[in-house]
Amino acid sequence: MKLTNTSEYALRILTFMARNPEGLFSAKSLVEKLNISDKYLRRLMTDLAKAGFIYSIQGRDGGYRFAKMPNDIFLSEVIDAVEGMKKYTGCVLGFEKCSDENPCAMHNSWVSVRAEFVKMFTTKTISDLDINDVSKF
Amino acid sequence: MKLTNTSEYALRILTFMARNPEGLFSAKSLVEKLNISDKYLRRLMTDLAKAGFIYSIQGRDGGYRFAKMPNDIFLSEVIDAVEGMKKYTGCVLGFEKCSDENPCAMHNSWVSVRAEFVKMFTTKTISDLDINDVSKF
DNA sequence: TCATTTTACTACAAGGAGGTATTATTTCGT
DNA sequence: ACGAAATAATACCTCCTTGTAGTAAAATGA
Repeated sequence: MKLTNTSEYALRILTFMARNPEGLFSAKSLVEKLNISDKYLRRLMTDLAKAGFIYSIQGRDGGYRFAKMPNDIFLSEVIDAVEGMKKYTGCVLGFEKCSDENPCAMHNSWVSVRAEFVKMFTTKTISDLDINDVSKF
Repeated sequence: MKLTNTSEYALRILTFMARNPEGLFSAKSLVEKLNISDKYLRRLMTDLAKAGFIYSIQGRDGGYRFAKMPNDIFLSEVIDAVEGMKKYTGCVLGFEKCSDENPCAMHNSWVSVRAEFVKMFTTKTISDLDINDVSKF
């Protein structure tokens, strides 16, 4: 019941950048502000760029900039890009044949909990996250 | 949003044994009925025995038997024994300093989802799981 | 007692997540 | 053109989960 570190990092980075949605952020400046290791952050930035949330500007004075405005980036999209939301949708007891038609004993309560969980990420965008939260670590 | 395979296995084993709460089950017979690898199941049985849910009888005609009746074994206890429930209780965005007093932007919705999730495991016992579910894989 | 059946223990290996090191590539300022 | 500053790519490395292999130890039935 926890996102991976990778997803947490991705959301943290984008939320931080959303403080200045038009700004240009170097990997170095992000590493200094956020609590993420240098090389791992750089790898993540490449993933986020490939997913179309940001684009990179190489060379001197380069960095990263939003390719899509933060109020148009749903949290579920970010999670999908770096780890996938699918893993959060199976039977809680791991039964392959569990379904609405053939439910396990926890299916009904699980379906409603899961729906609320998924809704948290499919209805909120980066802009909905508090830009001050990134200092909470 | 998924238990580990290990927890799923542990719940599956105990639920299967609950079909006959007084019965003696050899590791071999459990491996044949459940979809768990032989050596891994045997290791898990040792963990479940150490946790006090079952006890083992070594030697010829040995096996495992409940040490505690299945209606007295809460699912959260089983998860605690093999992987720990703690990992399911932190801030969903990974902020260390997130709390009721200093909540992140997702804190409130997260707290209610998490409470329902935890309740699923702290209020149900092995007896509440459908003994027929173990064939759902 | 002894062979057989069964659990217990230790070590090892594959795979993914997280993290690090090194080298390439791009671009701007001079 | 060249050097500095920045991202990109590649290849490792470590840890945890999951699973496997081999050996040791225990206990019963004959």
